Amino acid sequence: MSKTIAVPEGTLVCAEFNLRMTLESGQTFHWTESEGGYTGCIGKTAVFVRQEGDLLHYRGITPEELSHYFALDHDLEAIRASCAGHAVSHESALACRGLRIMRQPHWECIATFILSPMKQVAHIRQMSLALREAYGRKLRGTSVPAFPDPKALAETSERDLRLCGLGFRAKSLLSTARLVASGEFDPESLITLSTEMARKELCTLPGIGRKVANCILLFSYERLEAVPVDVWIARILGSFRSRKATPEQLERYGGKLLGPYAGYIQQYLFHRARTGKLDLPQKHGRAGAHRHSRSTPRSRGKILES
DNA sequence: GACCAGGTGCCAG
DNA sequence: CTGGCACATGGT
Repeated sequence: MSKTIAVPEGTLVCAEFNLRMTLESGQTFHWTESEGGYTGCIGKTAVFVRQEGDLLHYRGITPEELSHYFALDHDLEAIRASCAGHAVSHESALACRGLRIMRQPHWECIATFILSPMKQVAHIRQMSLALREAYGRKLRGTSVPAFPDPKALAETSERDLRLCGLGFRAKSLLSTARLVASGEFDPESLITLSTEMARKELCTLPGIGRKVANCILLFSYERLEAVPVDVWIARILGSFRSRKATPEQLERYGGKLLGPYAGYIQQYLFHRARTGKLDLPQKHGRAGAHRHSRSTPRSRGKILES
């Protein structure tokens, strides 16, 4: 339990920050609720955070590190303004006020998004926690172990990893862990590259295609223009157009439509869609209601036209 | 049971 | 270049 973080609690004033929405928006996967807040790790530090209005109470970390991790310095007002010309996006941005794109540790982000293909957020979370329990260092002071180092995973086998429920992702994660552990791939080396070059490098890793690479760039390398096109974003962006488009076309289209912070805006749209607040064509019926009323065509596509 | 999930890689035409 | 398919697992 986090109560074992035997350090005096610090307090930080924050503006435009929603801890819950940020931690549950599908960018990080290990924070668990406790004592009215959340316990988790930031790198190899056990942390407890609790929000009370504009106050952030925390244990186990410095306020500077906490601000950096949660990107409290991002100018959300400017980011919202950047999509003011697009109604659906702007509305989503307002509804997601306080949701921030965090600065996550590189390896942890690379590894968890290798787990993401064809999995719901809740499942990624399960796999991520299973890996931590099985191979992560137990930090004093929290119930959540640190994410295992590349080396720790490199020493496992594909069969070991499948026991954590990874399925076909086990092979990709193992191979990538070995490439990183051996130094053949250095996540730090991407920092100085252009987004395009960094993406190209990421895509050389097994299990990482364009979508996963964009998630990593957005959530860990602060490339706020990167647009991961998953099934949700494809539906949303697709509904803005009339013709079919490839994921890469949709990505380009999204970049133009959503502006210099396209990745940020994408996250707002994703969050709204995933929580059932966007009227999308034919997802699996989540908007509650009609169990078997086949006679409500509801507007097909076009959740916006301009 | 069918269907779906923050896709990727590979192979045929 | 495009379309189709296998790949594992867990929840509705």
